[in-house]
Amino acid sequence: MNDSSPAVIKTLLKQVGMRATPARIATLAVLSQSSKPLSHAEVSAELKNLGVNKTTVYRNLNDLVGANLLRRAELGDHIWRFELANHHDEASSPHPHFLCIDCGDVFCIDEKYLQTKDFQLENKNVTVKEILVRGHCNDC
Amino acid sequence: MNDSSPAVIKTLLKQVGMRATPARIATLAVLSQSSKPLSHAEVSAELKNLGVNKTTVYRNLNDLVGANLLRRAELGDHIWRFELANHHDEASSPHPHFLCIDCGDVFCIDEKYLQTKDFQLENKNVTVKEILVRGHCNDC
DNA sequence: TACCCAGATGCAATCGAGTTGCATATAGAC
DNA sequence: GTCTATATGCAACTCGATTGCATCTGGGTA
Repeated sequence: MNDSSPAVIKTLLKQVGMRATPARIATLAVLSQSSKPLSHAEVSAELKNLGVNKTTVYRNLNDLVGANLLRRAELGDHIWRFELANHHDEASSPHPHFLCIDCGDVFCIDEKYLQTKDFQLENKNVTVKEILVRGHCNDC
Repeated sequence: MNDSSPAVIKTLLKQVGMRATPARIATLAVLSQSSKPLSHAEVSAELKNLGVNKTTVYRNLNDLVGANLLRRAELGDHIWRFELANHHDEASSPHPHFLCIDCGDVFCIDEKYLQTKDFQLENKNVTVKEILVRGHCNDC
């Protein structure tokens, strides 16, 4: 989903059987315009001027994960972060993230840098769900 | 550290410049006898009959991580888990770990499978400290 | 177009992992 | 044995996340 127009988002929501409410449309719009996974607090801040309650944001984020429109990532700092489920190719090949230990900034790492194919070949039944790289970013 | 005798643990603590208190000795003993990472609550429960306060357990676990005697792992449920960190040489190049979401089992991934060199070249000032792969292991 | 109700929202209370401040206790150096 | 930096216990606190409940509304139906 690169098209973040309300109409497209509305259609998406209906496809998964969820009501197309302003809060949900705005939530998906914010996430579709972000280059990195956002925490609940970050999404909530974006939606504050719309008067959306933080509880609603929590519930919508979790519901959207349940509907497979979003993916929830735990990046090692005990804060859930959310991103569009098809942000990277569906097929769900594991999805590397970089997390800055200092500023908490997060960005996605191109898969070409970190592939687990060979690793999985040698450890046959291992299923990789997430790859996380932690360290210090350019600004820290 | 497979020898969990108080004497050995005492020596270890002194080596890293920490006082060998009953709470710390018991903490390390409990973790050395566990086959998988334990949460603070689990360690705390084990030490309850010794009258050790939960705050002390938190502080000791974190201090022991700081002294590189323990490693802290996030298994995806927002609970820190701790395990002995004996089989790794710290400070060296970041070593990838695999973490089973289900059983909490942890094992090392040969660096040849996951290298961050190219990634770091393109993102010049990025310093990688830790690589974590999460998923389901062979047994789960 | 008006009506209706299951589902969505707002608000406040609550939970629980983890942290902090401070007074007291103690490991271990002397 | 004495002394002091360090460790501990207790209570209050932080903050991400959840829950209960009254109210509102999207969108299907008549």
